[in-house]
Amino acid sequence: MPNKSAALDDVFNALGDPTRRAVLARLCQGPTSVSDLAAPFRMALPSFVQHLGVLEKSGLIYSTKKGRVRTCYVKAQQLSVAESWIATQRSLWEQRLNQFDAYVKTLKPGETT
Amino acid sequence: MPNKSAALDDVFNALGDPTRRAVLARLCQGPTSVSDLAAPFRMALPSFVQHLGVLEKSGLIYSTKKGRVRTCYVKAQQLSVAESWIATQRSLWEQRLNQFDAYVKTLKPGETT
DNA sequence: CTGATAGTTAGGCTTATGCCTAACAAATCA
DNA sequence: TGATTTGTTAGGCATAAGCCTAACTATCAG
Repeated sequence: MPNKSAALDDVFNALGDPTRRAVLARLCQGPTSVSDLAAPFRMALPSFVQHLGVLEKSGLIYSTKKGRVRTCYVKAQQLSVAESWIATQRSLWEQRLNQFDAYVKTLKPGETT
Repeated sequence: MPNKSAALDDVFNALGDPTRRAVLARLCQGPTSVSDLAAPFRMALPSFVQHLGVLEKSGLIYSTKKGRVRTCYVKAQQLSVAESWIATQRSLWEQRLNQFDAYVKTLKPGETT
């Protein structure tokens, strides 16, 4: 059932864009203002802010506004959500591999194929 | 630079859909034919096969056709690609947290606002 | 108060995504 | 051979995604 999770949808979709991954990577180095974040990209500011919106909606970042400056921060827990989904699948797969290995070992040599 | 990776785009986008995650989870249990994979979903077969196309393009799965049956398999290496990108970011972030902690400890008690 | 700076809102355009039906092809079974 | 099963191809439609410009608001510096 955990595959029908809107949270995972949002997180993975957010990660599926190079601009957004770059922003996230940047934010892992420390909090940054919107325009500083935007500077490296040649993209109109409203477009860029849309990416921030996607990241924020996914829970991967959050932001606060003080005066006219909005500062963005990573929220690493949300990264773990994605990471652990993947890890779970990988472990399922490895488990199955091991079962298969075990099964193969029950066969006489040369019996595979 | 690793944030401008088309491979990561494809993998994360593939993971950003519940149908595709479910398929992947299923395949982690073992290889399955297209129609067996499709059975749990009430979706026209061509639509479903499009999802398989996305997964295959991303490298998360591969498939072979024997007779009229196409069998699909996971490719767990590709899962690790995504997993390790995330792990890298997380570790960057934790590193920075530690640096910050260290910095805080250089301050006299009570000096942190 | 004026002008610059930091974001936001509104609206539009183009392409991609996710779904569908209908028709086809190829393998297998009776 | 004729019917069935297992996919595939073609084409269409609606919504979402990603980008843009123009115009606006709010804060801060002088």
